[in-house]
Amino acid sequence: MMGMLEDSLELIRRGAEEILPEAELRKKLERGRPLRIKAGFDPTAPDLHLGHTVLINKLRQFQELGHEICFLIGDFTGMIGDPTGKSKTRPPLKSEDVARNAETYKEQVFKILDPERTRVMFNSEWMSRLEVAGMVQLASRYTVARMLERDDFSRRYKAGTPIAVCEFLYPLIQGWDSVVLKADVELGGTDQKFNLLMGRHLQEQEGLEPQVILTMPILEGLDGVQKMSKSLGNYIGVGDPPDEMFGKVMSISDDLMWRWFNLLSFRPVSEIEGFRREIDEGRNPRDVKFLLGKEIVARFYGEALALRAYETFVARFQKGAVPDEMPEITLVAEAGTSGLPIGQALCAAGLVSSTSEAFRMIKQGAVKVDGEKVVDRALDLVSGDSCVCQVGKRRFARVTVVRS
RNA sequence: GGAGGGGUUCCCGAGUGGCCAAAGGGAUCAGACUGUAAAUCUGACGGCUCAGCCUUCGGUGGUUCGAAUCCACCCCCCUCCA
Repeated sequence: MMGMLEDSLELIRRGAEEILPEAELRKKLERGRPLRIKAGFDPTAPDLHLGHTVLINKLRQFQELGHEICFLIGDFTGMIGDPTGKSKTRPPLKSEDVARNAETYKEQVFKILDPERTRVMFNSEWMSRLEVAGMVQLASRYTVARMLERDDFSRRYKAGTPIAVCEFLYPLIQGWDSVVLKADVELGGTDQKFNLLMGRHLQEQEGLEPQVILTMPILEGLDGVQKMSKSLGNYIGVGDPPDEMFGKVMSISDDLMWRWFNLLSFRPVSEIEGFRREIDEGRNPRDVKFLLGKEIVARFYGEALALRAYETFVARFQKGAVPDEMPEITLVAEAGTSGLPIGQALCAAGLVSSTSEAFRMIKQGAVKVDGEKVVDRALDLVSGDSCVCQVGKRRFARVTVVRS
C-alpha cells in the first residue's frame, strides 16, 4: 500500500512545476478516498490545442489513479476574460460566444479524458445565482494591496497599463469555484498560481480543508517563445488534420523539441535522454523530431494515420512532390476577356491577401504555375484551363478559370 | 474635481507645415543556405486597373496653395495632486 502511494506521487510529480504543499497532497492521498480534482478552462479559445493538453494529460493521470475530475468551464468568468499574462485588458466575450466555445471544449476534451469519470461543469451555474450582494461580499475578502501582489497586476500597474476593476473579480470567482466544488486539488498553469492560491485562501475562510495546488509549465508555441495560444496563431489544435499536425511539429526549432518532449511525450524520461545522447553523437535531430511528430499525431489519430502523415511529409518536403490534396478553386473570368490576370487570380484563390502582394511575390520569384516560375506579372490564366498555383513552398491551390 | 503628459501604418517607436505611404526596431512573408528546422544573408512589408493612381497618422470640423504636423470641440489612456 505504501509503495502504491509513492508510485502515485511519482506519477503526479512528473512534469509538474510545483505542488503546494506537497505534504498535504500526501495526506489527502493517504486517506485512500478518490480526490476531487479541479481544473478550470476559459472558454475563450474555440479549440483545444497541445498547450491545453499538458494539463489535460495530467488530469488523465489523476483519473487513471481513480480520482474524480471536475472539468470546469469558466463560462461566467469568461465574460470577464482572464487577465493572466496579458498586457492589456481583454474585451469581454458575448454570452453566445462563450456558450459556443464551451461546447467545443466539451467535445474535444474527451479525446483525452474518460467521459465516464469526468464531470463537466459550468461556473455560471452557481455564479449567476450569487447576485450583486454576494459579489460585493466576495470582493470584501481580499485587499487591493494583496491583489496588486499578483505578478501581472503589479507589472501592469507599474508599467502604467490599465487594469479594469472587474479583473480583480477573476481570481475571486475562480477561488469561489473551489469553495463550491470543495476541491481537493486544483491544477493550472504556472501563470495561474495566484488564482489557485486564492482558492486555498477562500476555502480556509469558509472552514473547508484547503485545496492543494499543482502547477504545470506553460507550453511554448511554434515560435518557441510565446505561450501556445490560438490568438497568437502559434498553436497546434487537437483537431488539426494529421498532415498539418505533423508538419507543424516538424517546423519547431530543435531547442523547443526538447521542451515538447518533456511536456507532451509519454515516453520515459530515460528514453528522451537517450535521444539527446544520440544527437550529440551525430544523429540528425530531424529524425528524432519525426518520432515526436508521429507520437503526437498517433495520440489523436492512431498509428496508421501517423505513419501516413510522416510519409506524406517526406514525399512532399524531402522529395519536393506537389501535395495530393489542395484547395480546388474555381474562378470566373470577366465577360469579354480571355482569362484572369495572375495577380487577381492568386488573390481570389486566397493564396495572397492582395494583388499588391501577388505582384510582390512574383517579383521575388515565389510564384509558380504548374511548377513553372512566373516572371511576367501581366500573365493571364486562360479560361477553361486548370492549373496548380503555388506561392512560396507551402501555399497551393488548383485553380480553374471559367468564362462568365 | 485640479494640473500636466500622451493617442502614428500588425506591435514598439521616430516624425512638429511641403523632400511622408511616413525613420528605426520587432513580428511577418519571400528568396538563398538547410532538415518545410535554428542561426545567417538578401529582399519585401497600405490598396489598386501597379514606372501611374487612390486611401491612411484617435474622432469631427476649421486654417492653408498644401496638415500626421497649426486651431476648435469631442473620445480614450497615463502621471501627479485632491
